[in-house]
Amino acid sequence: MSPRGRPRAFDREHALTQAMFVFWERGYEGASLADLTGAMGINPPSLYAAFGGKEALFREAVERYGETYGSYTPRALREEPTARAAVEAMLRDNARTYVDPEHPTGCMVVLAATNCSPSNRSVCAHLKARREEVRDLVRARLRRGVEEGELAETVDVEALGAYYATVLFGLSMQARDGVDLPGLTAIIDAALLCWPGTDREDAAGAASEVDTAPAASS
Amino acid sequence: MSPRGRPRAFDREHALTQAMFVFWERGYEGASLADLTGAMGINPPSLYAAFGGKEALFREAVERYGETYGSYTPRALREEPTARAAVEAMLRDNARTYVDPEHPTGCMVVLAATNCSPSNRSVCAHLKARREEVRDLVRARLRRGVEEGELAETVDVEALGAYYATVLFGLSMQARDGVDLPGLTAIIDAALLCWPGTDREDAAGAASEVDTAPAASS
DNA sequence: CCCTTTCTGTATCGATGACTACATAAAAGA
DNA sequence: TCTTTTATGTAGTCATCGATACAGAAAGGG
Repeated sequence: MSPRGRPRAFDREHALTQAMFVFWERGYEGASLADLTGAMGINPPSLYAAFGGKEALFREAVERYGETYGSYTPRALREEPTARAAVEAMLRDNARTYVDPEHPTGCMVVLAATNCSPSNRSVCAHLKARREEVRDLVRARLRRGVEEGELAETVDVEALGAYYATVLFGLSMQARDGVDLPGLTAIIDAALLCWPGTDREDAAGAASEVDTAPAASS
Repeated sequence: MSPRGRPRAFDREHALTQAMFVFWERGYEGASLADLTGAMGINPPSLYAAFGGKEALFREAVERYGETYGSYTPRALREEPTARAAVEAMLRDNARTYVDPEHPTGCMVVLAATNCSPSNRSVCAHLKARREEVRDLVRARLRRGVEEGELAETVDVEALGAYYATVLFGLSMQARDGVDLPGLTAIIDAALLCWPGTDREDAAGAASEVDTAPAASS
């Protein structure tokens, strides 16, 4: 069964996890090979043999992040019964993760490569694409909410989805700046007051007309 | 009048502005001395003689940013007549700046140093402190709104201030990801729906009790 | 004029960046 | 056992990082 040759002397999965933590905390450019190999407990040749290079390792680390700490967003948007519950769970579950002292704060996808050196543009583009996925997932869930009658057809799904993505991204920055879970929770409480279904007598902006039909009626 | 010695052969202010643009686009670590000197049109010794070093140059660039493109936040919070108008102007003025094609997108204070390599921790801390200033300014303006009777005393000023700071930070990420001004405006429209003073019949979260007294009545 | 002072361009410095050549070690297949 | 294959550790590669030594140029003071 063993695929020939000398067997690998380290746990690839564990090493990848350690690399993920380093990238998460220091960002792509801020994480040096010495940092990575030190945390992974291996030497550079082992890293290159097992992962291909720094950028390939980073992409795998991002993927691993998406399967673990970053999985709350798609999970919430997929499994929660209503759009409202989905968005709320997305925000609260992520906030809880952002401040978990067991690992770096905030979201790796938001914080690990915000500004691109020209040589690493592909890395930035990769994370940007993952952020676009979040926007699209939120919008798709809101669209489903409209189709199922939870949200009025007049709701501006594009804007509302971008709005909650914005809040999510901003929470990463707040967590990185040291805001604790009660602080993040209070921010989320405020952000959820924008949910359509709030009667507004004084209409300040003419943006989104809001009104909900009960979800049970359809 | 001339202070002795050979006069400087370049415009210090202009060079600083160019350095600001480079830091703004690439971040602190992503901006190399070659990038900086190239954009500033000078050689390394001139940079060191005039500014002291990379970090000192960065701090001056941040200060310059605060006096120019970053001045909308304190301006809005200081000059607008109501807390509501102040927060709205803060968001809209910044959004317009974030997508101005004349310069890099988003906010330099948010994007230039989100993740710190251990050697540059002081740089990250510096920007973090500037972001805290924003949070504090927003909160102070909300507090004033309460004092002046614009906002009910039951409004959670801490949470609401942190919330609008979160939206502001998130807008930088959105702008950096390519969202245009109409897109940012739609996000802001949605974010402003949380402003206290919205009658809510179905109370989803029990977080902040909201009710406003008309500003004119006091 | 010479001296002092400050700035400028060239040509580096040592340190560190990502990455790899090479000899050796440890396994499977013959 | 011998060969093949793959992984490992040492010790490097070259490029670039931020930062400077140094000599010459351009000003004022005497």
